[in-house]
Amino acid sequence: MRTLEKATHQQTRAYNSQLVLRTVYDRSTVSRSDIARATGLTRTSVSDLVAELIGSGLVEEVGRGPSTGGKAPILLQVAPRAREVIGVDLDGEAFTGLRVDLRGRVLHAAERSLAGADGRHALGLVLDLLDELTRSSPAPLLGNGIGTPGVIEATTGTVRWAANLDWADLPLGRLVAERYETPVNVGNDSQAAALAEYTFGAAPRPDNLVVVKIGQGIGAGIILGGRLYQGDGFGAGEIGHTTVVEAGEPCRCGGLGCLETVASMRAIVGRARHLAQHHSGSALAVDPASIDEARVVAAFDERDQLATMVVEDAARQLGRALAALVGTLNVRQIRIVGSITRFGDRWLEIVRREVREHALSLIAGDTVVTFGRSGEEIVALGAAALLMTRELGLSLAR
Amino acid sequence: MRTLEKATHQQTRAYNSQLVLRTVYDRSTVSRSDIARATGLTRTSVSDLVAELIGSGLVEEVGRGPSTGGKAPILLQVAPRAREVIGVDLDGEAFTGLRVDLRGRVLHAAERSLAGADGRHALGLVLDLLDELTRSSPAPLLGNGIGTPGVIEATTGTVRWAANLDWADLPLGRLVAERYETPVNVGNDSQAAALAEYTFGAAPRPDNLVVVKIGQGIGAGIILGGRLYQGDGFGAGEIGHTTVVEAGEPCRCGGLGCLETVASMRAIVGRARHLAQHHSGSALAVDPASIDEARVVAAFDERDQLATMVVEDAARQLGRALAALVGTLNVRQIRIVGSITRFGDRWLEIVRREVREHALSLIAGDTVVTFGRSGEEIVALGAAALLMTRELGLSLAR
DNA sequence: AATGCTTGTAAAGAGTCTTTATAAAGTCGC
DNA sequence: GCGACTTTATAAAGACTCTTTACAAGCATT
Repeated sequence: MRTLEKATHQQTRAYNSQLVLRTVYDRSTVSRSDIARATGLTRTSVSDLVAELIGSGLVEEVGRGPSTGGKAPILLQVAPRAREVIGVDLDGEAFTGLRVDLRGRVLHAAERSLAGADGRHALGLVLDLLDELTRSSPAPLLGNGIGTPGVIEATTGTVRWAANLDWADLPLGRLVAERYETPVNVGNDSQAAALAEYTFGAAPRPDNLVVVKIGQGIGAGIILGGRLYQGDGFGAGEIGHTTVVEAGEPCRCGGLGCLETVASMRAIVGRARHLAQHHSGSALAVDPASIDEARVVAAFDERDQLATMVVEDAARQLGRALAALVGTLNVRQIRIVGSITRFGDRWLEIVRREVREHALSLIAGDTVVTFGRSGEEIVALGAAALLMTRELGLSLAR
Repeated sequence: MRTLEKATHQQTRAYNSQLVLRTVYDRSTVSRSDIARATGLTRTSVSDLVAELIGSGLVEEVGRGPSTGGKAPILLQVAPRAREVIGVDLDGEAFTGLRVDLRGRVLHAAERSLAGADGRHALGLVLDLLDELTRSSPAPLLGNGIGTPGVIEATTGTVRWAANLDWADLPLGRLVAERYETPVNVGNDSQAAALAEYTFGAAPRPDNLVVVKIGQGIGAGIILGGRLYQGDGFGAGEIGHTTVVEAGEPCRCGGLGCLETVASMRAIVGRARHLAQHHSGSALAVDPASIDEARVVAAFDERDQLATMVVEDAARQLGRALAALVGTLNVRQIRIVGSITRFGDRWLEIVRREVREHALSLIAGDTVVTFGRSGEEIVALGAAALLMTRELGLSLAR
């Protein structure tokens, strides 16, 4: 049940302040007059709001711009080092953490290898990682953002379920908040990736965006109307655990035949290992234990028949799942991130074709499926973006 | 690209005015003081806003309530006959239209049989139907709401594609607006049904709600955060045309093996007709031409083996599609409307089971799949609700 | 009847946006 | 180079709308 709140002057002010900040952020450098034109606010109001933002250190003046027939404008920008944010990615194999500025530029990076640590030990590693990143920061720290696979209760920062870490109902957000006494935001890794793509990706930003992250697992982050949509139980985008094969292979979620078991990087490598034994002609006909991501990617690039079959089959399954998603949400922009992108355009073309062929053509015809910004750090960046969004209202609508 | 707008005092006022109106609407009768408590606004502000609403005729005083130890409150209600709205449903076989009050109570109903009319003739029928409904109205008419299958461009009221009517890019909204000089809203039928369910359904309203309408076709209306979500091309919820069977039967959308071709009422009847010829033992082993909806429903209720097989198979396919939807959106409330509900709880139980088994249990466990409010008029009601929402802001959040 | 509580309104105050006016700093034409 | 015009930025006054404070009306309890 949603509770509706009254509108107040303070909200109006806060909203317009965010609007101005976001305008400065989006356009890199602008004058007060530019902001007034872009937002529809009067120059007077903009001046007032900008003064406040300068006072808080978030915005700064950076010289004069060229005149267009009158007084030369004073250019403004978001002070890049005004605030710093820590973002960490609790991926299955290693925890990576970044300290970034408000533009998402990495100021410090750190990593902790998980190496089979159990749940309790893993928590220690997270805190250790945060310690290092916090210590290294001389600037005002806005807070800590954490992205992790699994279902997260975003309001309290509780990890309801994380397959790779063996965590269940862990109040991670509370623990971190108490330790560092700064705002904390815990979110799902795919959702974080979506926000990174949205926040640090190229302008103009679309209304709606779905980012599908495919590596060991499969998950999506859904941005609707400029906001991260999390669903009633914060589990929106968990497309990896929809059954796509009847009585298929067991999945780490406990189900059978989930999309993850056929279309994830883990599934592809597993399937290649399994089938290679019976395909003497393939480049993958080697010791199964030696078959890994890189090897399958290489074989696929060399157009090895077995690799092609396995990878293309995975692409087809994914494409069908995305077709369902496109039909449901009619989202024009879909971006794929994660290690699966290593299979490149040949893989992507198959996904695109399947989406086209399996969704209503009127809808699928408008849909653009592309690779998103690459980079291992996308989840950590997104976790930072999530926090920035919450604390500053950067990049997202009210 | 979303354009962000500034916040103004007028918006604050308009929002609070809607908030008050909605509060009165939701609680049937309330005092100004009640509203102040419910909204957080001061009694002074509420008095002011209520005076305005009374001035516009939307709200009226209806005597005094019981005292709780002080002055007895003056009770307010939304003046039921303050405005009337016309809603029509351009269903494949007959057009039905309603004139309703702000509570969704039907004041006048009318119908036009399509009976094989072509696209141009069909448009004439719509206008004729609207003529009758408009003429019959003595009260101020808020506008016309139209719900139709297909993909609708809601901003302009243009029907981009409607399979049953053979319409493509028809500017229906403009035509109707010019003729009656009142606001018009054209929307997809499933989306309208969702809004009817949300607006006229029992309070408290959930944050998110998906209404799946299954009759001749299959479509969903998606309400997220209290608002109808329509997607980038207004086609959100078109789940009926996602491929679920490879190289399946042709669909009226031009595709093959769409969900509609296996799980809709049309598909069930068609399949029963087809299979009945080879099942001499079945209650459906009659002249195929005589097999219709009622007959299949009756056979299913009698636990006829053939009917059971066909209907259960359809339920399973639907359940899997809904599992994908649940996994994607993590929506807790799913309501099913349309003629398919005639198959009752036996059908529903299978759908529920498939949803549970084919989506991540952590998410599916919270999901409640039920039948929505029954009634043929749900689309017409929803079309009216869509208009009310647009014009008065009733029932929906900003 | 006195007291106290709740409801509703009126008057004054406060926050924030807009309008109008003005100063500063530039371009352009002559 | 100078005046006219533009554009930018700020200041002062005005307008809108919410809140605070005060008060009258109406009802219950004692």
